[in-house]
Amino acid sequence: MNISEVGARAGLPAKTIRYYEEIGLIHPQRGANGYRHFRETDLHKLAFIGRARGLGFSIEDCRALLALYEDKARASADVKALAERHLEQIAAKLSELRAMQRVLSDLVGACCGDARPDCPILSGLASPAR
Amino acid sequence: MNISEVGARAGLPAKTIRYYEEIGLIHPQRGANGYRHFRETDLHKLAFIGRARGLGFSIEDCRALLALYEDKARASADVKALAERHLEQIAAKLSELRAMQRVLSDLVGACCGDARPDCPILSGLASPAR
DNA sequence: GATAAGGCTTCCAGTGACGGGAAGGTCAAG
DNA sequence: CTTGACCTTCCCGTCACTGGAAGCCTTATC
Repeated sequence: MNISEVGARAGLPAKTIRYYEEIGLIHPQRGANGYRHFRETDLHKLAFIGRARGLGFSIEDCRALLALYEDKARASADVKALAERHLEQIAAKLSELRAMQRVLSDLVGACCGDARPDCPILSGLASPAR
Repeated sequence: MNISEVGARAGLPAKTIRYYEEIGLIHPQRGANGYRHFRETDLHKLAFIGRARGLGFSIEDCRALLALYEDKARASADVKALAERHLEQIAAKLSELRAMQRVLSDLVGACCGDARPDCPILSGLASPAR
């Protein structure tokens, strides 16, 4: 199948698939006309990558996950360790965002939001947080 | 004051401050030797930007916030609207991350993580989410 | 057979917000 | 006078794509 079909089936834009080939994540065959030709295994790989990306794994993590996926002698502990590291990053990002949300929603709550210029949000940004 | 001192006081690396000048957020004076010379107002602006960045505002948001900060005839409603849009983005990012966390922690919980190759994490990535 | 539309190719440039590092000028201390 | 710590500009790299240009290939229609 051609790039746009595999893209539609894997839920990825053609541009992204070309990029994944460029960085060596996939290796589609080429037809005599120079077109990429994708087999079912390529489609599966792309869908795998798409789902891993959807869970926030980096491209390099995806590369490692693919390698583990194709290594029939892998230890599930290796996969779990990778996923747990990623979970920690997610948790860190979550708490960072929650802290931002806390501070900013306090500021927004203190701002009456009318035509007057007085604004606790700007004052809060102008002076160090307590 | 020179760039490294203002950087230390505002909590920003010199590189970042040069970048902020390049994109027109600040306009420090120059000495005869070509060195940037920062006044107190520059320091305040940089600290303001640093705090806004710490709350996750984009550079363009910071530019708008700075303009509002310096506009004594601003309406606090404009500031509040900007902050509320940003709060919505934070909330969207939070729910996206929580969804990832949910799915991934389920997968991690199902993986025994030993030396055997069977791995629900890889299986979950290989087949469509239910 | 000509043509037009659409799909495919490569290549180059841009995104956001910096960070690293090179090459070279300046300043303060010893 | 030298050393080392600053400062300057400039250019490249990050991450994961995305947009667009220029040109070839395929398919359908006239």
